[in-house]
Amino acid sequence: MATMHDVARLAQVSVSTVSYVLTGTRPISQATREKVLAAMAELDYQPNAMARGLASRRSRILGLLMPMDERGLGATETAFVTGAAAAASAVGYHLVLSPVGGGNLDDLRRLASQRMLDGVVLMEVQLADERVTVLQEAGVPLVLIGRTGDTTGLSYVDIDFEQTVREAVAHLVGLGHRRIVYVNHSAATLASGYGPALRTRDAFVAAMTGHGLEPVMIPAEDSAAGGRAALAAAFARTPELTAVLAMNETAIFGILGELTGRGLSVPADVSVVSMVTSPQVAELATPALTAMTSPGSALGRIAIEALVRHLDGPGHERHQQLLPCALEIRGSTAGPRRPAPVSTEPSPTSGG
Amino acid sequence: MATMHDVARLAQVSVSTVSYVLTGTRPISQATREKVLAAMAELDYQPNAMARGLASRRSRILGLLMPMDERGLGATETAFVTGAAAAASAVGYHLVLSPVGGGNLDDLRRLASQRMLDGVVLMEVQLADERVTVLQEAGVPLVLIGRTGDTTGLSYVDIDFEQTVREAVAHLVGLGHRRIVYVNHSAATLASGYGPALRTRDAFVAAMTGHGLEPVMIPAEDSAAGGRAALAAAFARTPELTAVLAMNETAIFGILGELTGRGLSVPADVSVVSMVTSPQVAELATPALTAMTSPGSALGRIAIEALVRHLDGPGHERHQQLLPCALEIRGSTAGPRRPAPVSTEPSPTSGG
DNA sequence: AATGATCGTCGAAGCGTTTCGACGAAGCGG
DNA sequence: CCGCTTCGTCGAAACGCTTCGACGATCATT
Repeated sequence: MATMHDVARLAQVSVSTVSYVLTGTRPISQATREKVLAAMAELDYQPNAMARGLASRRSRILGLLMPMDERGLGATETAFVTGAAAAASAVGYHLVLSPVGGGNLDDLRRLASQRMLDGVVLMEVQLADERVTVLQEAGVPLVLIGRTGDTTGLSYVDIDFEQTVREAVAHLVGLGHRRIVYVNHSAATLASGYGPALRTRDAFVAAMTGHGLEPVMIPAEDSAAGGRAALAAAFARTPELTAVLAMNETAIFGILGELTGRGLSVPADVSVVSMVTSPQVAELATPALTAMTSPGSALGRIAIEALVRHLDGPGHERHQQLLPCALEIRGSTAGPRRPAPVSTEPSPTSGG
Repeated sequence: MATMHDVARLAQVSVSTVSYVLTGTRPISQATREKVLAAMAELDYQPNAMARGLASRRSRILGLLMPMDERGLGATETAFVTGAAAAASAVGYHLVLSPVGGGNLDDLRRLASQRMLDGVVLMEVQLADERVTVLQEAGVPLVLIGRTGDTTGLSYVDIDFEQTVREAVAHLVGLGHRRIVYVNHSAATLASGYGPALRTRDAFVAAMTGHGLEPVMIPAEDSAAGGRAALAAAFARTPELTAVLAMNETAIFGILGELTGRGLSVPADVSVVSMVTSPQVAELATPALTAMTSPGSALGRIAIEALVRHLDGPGHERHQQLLPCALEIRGSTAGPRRPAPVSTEPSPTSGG
């Protein structure tokens, strides 16, 4: 393996000159540059990443930190990862995947102090997330996918849950639905402070009351069985429901199964909208699901790009951005069987 | 950030002694060790990964190389990744995720020559895969998930497609099915030398003829539409089919939809077995799919463990291992409506 | 008691870069 | 033609660690 010394010797220049050719830190004459480049080509020289990292105190490695729990990643989270990996590689950085849960903060502290990571993208952020504090204390540049409750001074990219829910509800209301049930993540997930679950809950309440409608939310375990149970609960609570809005990508197939099991057809009897869903998953269902398509890999990409911008030019400060999910109408929504008259005006009670 | 010098000074020993305490390379007396440990604790010392990597010529970073094409990762591939990440982290290595397709071999060569990766796990291996050659030439320790056509001298973990197909066919035959159609990946995928598609094809032919049955294989594009088309083709070719074996995780939902669309019920009219599938996906369908459950994260874990074993003790040579998928019977298989008599003996034509 | 081994520790030489200060050679205004 | 920048290059000092050879001291062996 050739080193800079070898290149320098062959090109008859000093080692530092070779370095300047490579990094562009100082001006180099055209003639010298070409000599050096030729020598590098001849020796098939590749800079040693470790040496470079040690001397420059920049590893060009970014971390993607995700709590890796039992059930693995959903399609949406997977898209974050692949988007981030592609983006990092495109800007000449490496991406290390680190499973660090909320539990082992010491591992995280250790990881952060190893000086191996130039910066970090944190996934699956809770509303109150100690990992953020740890990383900030360690002085590691940080971008979140998701966001904490208080985001002052933090950079993040997240889904615009408010707008997403608003559009989903508007779609259903526009079709004539009035009895809409929202199937969220589990009660435990809500209690743990999982942002998406909480934000969509609030947004749903706001959107529904904005239309003068009663917001009914049912939590569901992340499983097909959980979806079934949730649908049963929904019918118990609101027998006349005509539409379901579901946040829980896993539960939704249980919901569909249970609807079929009850002899109800989608969308003739009940319309279904899937929230924060990948097109691939939406296409799996029969009929294909009308869904709010998550900006999956874009989130990963944007997070990495914001992080790199922050590393390269320290002029840039916080990057805070919300991306809405796009409504993609497929086969699971239609007008209700007996459309009720719906005013597009907010009702008097909500005080538009 | 404290360095080894600081620790050494505080503990009143030499720098090398601190290093020996950390690495255990040479014996250190109990008294000295404690002094050093105390100093490290007091200074909150963390070794600098870059410096360590430069000096020891071991980065403790492993690469996970995957071609990142349009459609992202399926549940099975995602499981490889998470399994590998967890395993790497468990043995004190970092895992970098590198999207390197078959196209940019130069990128791969560059990556391999940077001396940043101690070893590499290669995913999505083709039967003839130039990436393997490149990495071998670069002298990078290598473990495959999947395998090339010629595996001499290579380490790999892969799914035992032969056995998996054999068991799936045996399950269906045991239920009384005789007209079984195998829905594989697309013709293009087959032509590209994608191992799983080719191996399952051959295994299917072997298993069916072993039972004295005619093997019918239909390729399908990786989409719900592809699945629909494939099922139509299957019925055109074998109108009396009673069972479908599907390799294509994406197409299978189209298959199910098309069956329902034709007024056929699963499993009463047609049984369906999904191959190399994650339980999560199998549970999404209604009825839940009888499936050959892929050893997803185990493959990733085993690959990493084999790689690390190879790095730590050079005594270990090739690791070659096949893992079968486990048959998990759910609701999509049953006996055919009019069971045909089936001999468990191989038929005379196949020459048992 | 002399002779090796073995143990525990040290100092110093790397590992392959980046980066800083310096310095000769041009280029330029006056 | 003189002093001043600017340009292009060099040598050397980091960067923070591992590892090698050496060297007393201890301990077992004859």
